[in-house]
Order: sequence, then C-alpha cells, then structure tokens
Amino acid sequence: MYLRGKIRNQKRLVNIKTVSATYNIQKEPNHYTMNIETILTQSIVEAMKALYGQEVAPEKIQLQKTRKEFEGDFTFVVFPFLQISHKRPEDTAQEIGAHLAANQPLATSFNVVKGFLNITIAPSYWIDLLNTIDSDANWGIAPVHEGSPLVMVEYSSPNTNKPLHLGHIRNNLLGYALSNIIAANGNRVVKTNIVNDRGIHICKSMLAWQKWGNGETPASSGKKGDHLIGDYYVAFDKHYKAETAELMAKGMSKEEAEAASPLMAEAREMLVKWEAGDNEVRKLWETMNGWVYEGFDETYRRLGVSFDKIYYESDTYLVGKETVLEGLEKGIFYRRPDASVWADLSGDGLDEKLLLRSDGTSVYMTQDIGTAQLRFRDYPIDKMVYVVGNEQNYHFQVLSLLLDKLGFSWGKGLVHFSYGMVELPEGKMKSREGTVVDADDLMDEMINTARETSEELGGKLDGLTPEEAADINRIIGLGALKYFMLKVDARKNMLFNPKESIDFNGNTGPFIQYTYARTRSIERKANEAGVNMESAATPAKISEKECSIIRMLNDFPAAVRQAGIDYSPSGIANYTYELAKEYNQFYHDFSILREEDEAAKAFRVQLTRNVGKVIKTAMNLLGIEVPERM
RNA sequence: GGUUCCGUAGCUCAGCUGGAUAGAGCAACGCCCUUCUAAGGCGUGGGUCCUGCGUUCGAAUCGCAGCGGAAUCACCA
Repeated sequence: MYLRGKIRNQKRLVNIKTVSATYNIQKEPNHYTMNIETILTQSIVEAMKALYGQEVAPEKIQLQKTRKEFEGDFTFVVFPFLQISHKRPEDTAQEIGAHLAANQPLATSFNVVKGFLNITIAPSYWIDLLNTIDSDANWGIAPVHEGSPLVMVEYSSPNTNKPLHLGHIRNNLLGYALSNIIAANGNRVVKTNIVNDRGIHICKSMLAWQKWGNGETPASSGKKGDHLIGDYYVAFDKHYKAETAELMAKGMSKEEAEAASPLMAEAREMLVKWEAGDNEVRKLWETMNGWVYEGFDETYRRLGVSFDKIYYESDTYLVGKETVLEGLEKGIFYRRPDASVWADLSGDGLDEKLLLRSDGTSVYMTQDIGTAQLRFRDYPIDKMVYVVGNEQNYHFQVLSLLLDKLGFSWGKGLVHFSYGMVELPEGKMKSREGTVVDADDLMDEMINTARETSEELGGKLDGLTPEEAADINRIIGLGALKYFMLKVDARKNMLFNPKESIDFNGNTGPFIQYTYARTRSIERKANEAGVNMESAATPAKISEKECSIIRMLNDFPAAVRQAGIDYSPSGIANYTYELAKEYNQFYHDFSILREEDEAAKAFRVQLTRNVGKVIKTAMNLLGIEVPERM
C-alpha cells in the first residue's frame, strides 16, 4: 500500500503501479467479513449517533489492536471525533465506552487512557470464533471459480547461457509466492516463464563449445547441463578478453579492440546464421538449449517452483516484429530515415524508444511486445504481473505505454513487481568476477547445514528412515533459504552474507517449521490419549494468551487480503512469525495435554491444531513446506 | 544532470492508509530441560527513526528542501 500510495501522490505522467486501486479482489461475502471489528464499528457509529446526534461513516472509524501494555482487545481513538462531541477526549471516550457496555453484549468492559478507548471483548466470543475457524479447512483462502479474474504472473525468465544464481532464486521465490497469494485472493492464476533462448549470449556459449568443447555433453562429463553451458560462456569471455587485451597491446583503444575481435565477429556471424535458419546452427542450438532446460528443470523442481505455460523468445520475437510493423501502419510508431522504427513517448513524459533496429532486427522491447501478443491470444488476461528486478523499472514503464497504445486492455494496468537486488558483502554479484552464488550450490549448502544442525542437536530424527530424515533436512534447509529471501520487503535491496545470513534460530524458516512440528506432535499425542475433539470445546474460561492467539488466527484472512493488495509475500512471512512466536510463548507457559480440566485440554488441543493449520497454509503460500517433526 | 527507489539499535530487518513509552532477530551477557520437541522460553544492555522546515490535538509514518546510498536514462538483454 505504501509504495503504490506514494506513487499515486507523485503526479507522475506515467504511472504503471496504481493498479492496486482497480485490483479486483473478490468481494463476495463470506464468514469473515462480518467479524468482530465490523460489529464493534457499527456499535460505535450507533453510540455516536445516540450521544451526539451525528451519523459517522463506518469507514471513518478506525479500530486498532490494543497495545500489550494496556488492558483490552480493541482500541478506538476518539481524537478525530472531538469536533462532534464538543467534549474533552477522556469524557468522549468514557461516554462512548459506557454506551457500548450498555448496548453491545460482546463488549464486556472498557477503560479510557487519554483519548484512547480500550474495549474488552467477551471471552465467549473468542471461544466461538475458534470453533468457526476450526470448521473451515481453508481458513483465509478465498475460493476461485470459473468467472474469477485471470491474472498472469511472469517470473524467473532466465537466459539460457548460464545456470541460475542467487538473484534468480529471489525472483523465483517471489514470483511463486506472489502467484499463490494472488490465487488465495480469489483469482485464477497462470504462472508463466519467458525463456530468453536466443541472441548473442547463447551464440557465445555455442561457439566456445565448438572450439574448445571436444564434444563434451552432460552425459559424457556428468555435468549438469546448465552448468556445462555456463562454463563455455565463461570460456568465451576469457578468450575474448585475452584477444582484446592482445589487440590493445598493439595500440588499439578498448572500443577498437572490441570491434575488431575475430571471436566476437564469429559469434555475430553465428547469430545471423541462426536468424536465417541455418540447419547446422539451429541443430546445435536445440541440442545445447536442451541441456540447459534439463538443468533448469532440476533446479526449479528442487526449489519447488513451477509454471503453467512457458514462452520462448525464439517464438515471440517475430510476432513482436509483426506487431510493431502493424503499429507502424496504424501510425502509432514512426520510421526514421535510416529505417529504424521508434515510438515517440514524449507526450507521456518519456523519451523516444527504439523498437526495430535500422537493419530490421528486434530489440528487447520488441520481444516483450511479441510475448504479450501471444499471451493475449492464449488467455483472456485481466491482469498481467511481471516479476522483474528494479533495474528494469524504466523498461516496464515504456512497455505499459506501448501495450496500451497497441490496444491491450491490460497494458495500462500491468504490474511491474519490481524487486531489489541481492548484494553480497563485497558488493554486487558479478558473473565475470566469479562472485556469483550459484543456485544449486546454495541449496546443497543449506540442506547440508540443516543436516549438520540436526545431528548436533542430537536425537532429532531418531526412528526415521534415512529417506525420511533426508527429506526433513531438505525441507528445513530450503525453508531457511526461502524464508530468509521472502521475509524482507521485496522492493529493498537485500544483503546476503553466505557465512552469516542464514540462521536456524530466531526469525527464521526453521523457527516457524519447528513450531509447526510442535503442534503436530501435540496433535499426535492428543489422538493417542483419546482427547475428545468431536464436539467444539467450550472451557469455562480462557487466558489472555489464548485470546491473543485466537485473535491472530482471526487476522489471517485479512493478512492474506492485505498481502494481495500490496503484492507482499513479506507480509505473510511477518504474520506467520508473529503467530509462531505467540504460540511458543503459550506452549511454554501452559500445559496442554497435562491440563486436568477436560474442556480446557480439548480447547487447547483445538487451538494448537488451528495454529498448525494456519502456519501450514501461510508457509505454503510462501512456497515453504513444513515438516511433521524435526 | 533527469527519473525512480532506499536511509529505523553494532549487524540484518519489522513498523509507514498519522495515534499511547519505536519493535523483532542476530551478536554480547545472565537464567530456565527428571514435566507435551531447548531449532524453544525469560531477562539485561543497546535509538539524533539521515538532517531541517512545515501540516496536525498528535509525525518514524504526510508535504517541501537538503544530505547519503542504489538503479536507470543503449541500434545490450
């Protein structure tokens, strides 16, 4: 909300991110829209009408959670209404509180501190609420049906010349989590990936492989396909650098040397052949891309992300050309004397943008237009979300305008989910300097660390088969990595320190997973002990801590909705952490299975079960698995 | 230079549609396992919320100006 709200206020001519205002969240009434806050708000409206004779719009009433240091569940701030009451803040709060206590049975008591009216809700309400939550297996998740809006989310979008790295991991995790969150808000979601499978970069790898590969294949060397290709990309760069250095030693400037490099010339020649459909080049291209895809598939599978539809740039760039030429005919674009095609966006506060080079070949933008065209033919898209780094903010501003001019209904409202870079302690990752953190290596390391930690703690996985234990270590290792990446506000650049960053204690994935495992352990033991869970448990009284946990469970649907509005996986992560923390305190301070009062015991087991349920749902939204024990 | 984003504890980050004494985790130091999983719980210390001005009953949050950092402004992708 903050991001888009701010941008909206900035009077920019081009504004591609205001879409949250029109973002179509399903508004059908369901069990949680008529919650306690709505009821209280209504009562406050009535109180003010009775006391001061004025009808206040319900949306002006802001209820907030009462801070821990005060008694009460909800706090109503009366300052804005002093003009209506014409009384001191304390008196106003006192009057409204008294009216509530007399007329709203759920409000059992109240207290006033300055202009803050703290209202306490009847415990029986919270007990009933837990039973409501308990009976809803999909608590927090809005239903999706055939008529729901269709949102396409593009993420990952790798080049086929090197393996995935830490930056891709952030992209993939964000894209996958975002897709889940959007779906949980009642939208049909199509997850898509545009693979940049053509261009000079892949030609470089191909050329290097031809020259120095000696026929190496993933099968012959046992190397993962994407890594193999990446190695040849690096090899190309090494030889190319050596070549230009040699030329520069002969007195050329850097630019001259780069222009004169025979190796680069050969790569360009290969690209021309590729575009012309040269059989041999195409065949090599298909083979080598095939290796890369096998490698990518494995990385995606391990990472736990997936796609519903994959587009390839080799299919879309020609469509892009056509679309641009059509736009040229319609007078949306114009041609310069050198035959290049441009869009004039100066009327929109931007510059002129190249769409086709003077030699007729396409640029990045052309390809994105073509991809959009194909997608629009394939799906009735209501909204398009691009998960792409913030270095491309300008690109997507332009793309939005161009798609709009070309008549795509969702062009103007496209969302560029712009996330920050992942930085290392020594600065940005640079593939040429070998400071790239490889995705596969990192996952291996995380899982190893999880295993070592399990072993150090001792006895954690006793009684499990090696396969089961390995799976738990995988879940924990990846959980630590994923949560680490997702808990941070996506817009911000984030620091990744390989030595220190990923912890297994504190505000981490494993902490939350551990809490989940605890809830499962309690459930198992409750079942063994035959705790009666058939009917809803109604204890005589419940503690403040139990109330507080139920309140948090009650907040989950709102947290999902807010995360959908804000496009904020981190919102879900933070919610889940708070819930886990709260439950751990409860677990520490209260007996559950050893509680002697049967109703209280059953109630606490029920509470435990629902905490587990919500943690699992929330973590799954983030794409994080939870273990049954750890 | 234009545009955009960011600036909160030693470190990594929450909080931001204005609301009470600014919160977590890590790191440091102390306490709690014969009791449901100690990957846990409790406690201590730690702050110019970048600076200034403004709006307001009230500003970390909104506005303006400045400072610092980042990204981008290619016939690269």
